[in-house]
Amino acid sequence: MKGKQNTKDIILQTATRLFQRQGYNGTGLNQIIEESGAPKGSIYYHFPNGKEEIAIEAISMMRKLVLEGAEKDLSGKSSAAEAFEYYLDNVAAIFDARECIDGLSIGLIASETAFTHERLRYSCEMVFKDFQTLYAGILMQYGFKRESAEEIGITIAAMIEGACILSITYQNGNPIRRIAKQLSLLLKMNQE
Amino acid sequence: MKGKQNTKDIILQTATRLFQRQGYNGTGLNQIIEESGAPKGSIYYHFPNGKEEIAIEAISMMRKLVLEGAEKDLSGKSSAAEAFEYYLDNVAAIFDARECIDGLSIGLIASETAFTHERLRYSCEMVFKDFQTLYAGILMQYGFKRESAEEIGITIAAMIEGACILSITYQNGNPIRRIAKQLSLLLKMNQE
DNA sequence: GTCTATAGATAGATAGAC
DNA sequence: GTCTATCTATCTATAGAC
Repeated sequence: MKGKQNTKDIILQTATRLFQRQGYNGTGLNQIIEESGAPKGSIYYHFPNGKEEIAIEAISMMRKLVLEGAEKDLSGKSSAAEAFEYYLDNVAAIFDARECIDGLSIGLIASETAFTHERLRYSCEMVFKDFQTLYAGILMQYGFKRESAEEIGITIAAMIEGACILSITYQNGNPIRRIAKQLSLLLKMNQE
Repeated sequence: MKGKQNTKDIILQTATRLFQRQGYNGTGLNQIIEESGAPKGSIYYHFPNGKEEIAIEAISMMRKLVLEGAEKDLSGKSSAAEAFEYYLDNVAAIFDARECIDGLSIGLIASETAFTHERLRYSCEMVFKDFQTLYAGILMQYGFKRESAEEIGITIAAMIEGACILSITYQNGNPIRRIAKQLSLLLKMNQE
């Protein structure tokens, strides 16, 4: 509604970035406050339920960033294969830059919390399902049948998530580019 | 060499399990000691460099477990597609059981430490490359050309890693089974 | 809405006895 | 090889002034 960057938004943006890079357990509230420059006394005012509440909203923000980026890149191409090639090329470039990987993957926070923080696990599960739904919907736009699109949607989600981990570890976007090529083949083959 | 379970091995096995479930930052030395039942004063005797040293050896153990399991399941089938279908079916069953996911994935510890613990990141990078090499080698056993095998090897590593994250989050092995089907198609298509 | 101060717990790590 | 005791740092969270 209002364009102004209020304290809550600043905290949330910083937390989102740190959670993505260091994970939930690796990020302290102190660090979030320090790096955001937000008033130290304000964190429990804006997030009465503490760290877990911040994480839930951060996951929601990651979801938004991924969905927006993907939707934009995946639309208006001449085929599903071309759409995902274009999208993943952009994702790979982000890993090459190595600065900011905001909104790229929730895999870290998902696997960290799956056994230990049920509410966070559930949030991540819902986001992954949104990713699958997005990919399936895109495939249907390019002519895939619903059943086939849903089947491949989860595969695309897994491939991208896994390739993000490899790219983070290798410190470059090459793994993304490699799976992009194979995904393209897969899509051309499945295209009816 | 000796079959006896010494204290160091007990600590290492417990640490490996905990790191896989909770990550590096989510696992404390106290918890490792408590759950292993190892003598509390012995941890810095066996691992003078502390937590990071334990993690490096734990990563090495995860590597061993994955490679052994994969190598066994992937050998002696009649095609690459059949081999990976068999292997991934076994992996999926482990996630259904939800008890022990030892030696299933190093993605969590890799992405947790990529930006913050260079030595651990490097260890994980080497392990991922071993995975790729294993998969490529298996594909060559089933008649793939070297170049093609290496190209697909990294894709398989990414798919499995990503599907493991989805399966951990969803608390069942279905994502693994889904990618197994698509991987099978991909292999049949690439097979010369 | 923001501040300081601090509680209360736990972290990783070290020293020195045995 | 193992033990206890302890140090220091950090963490999440709360209380209460402004």
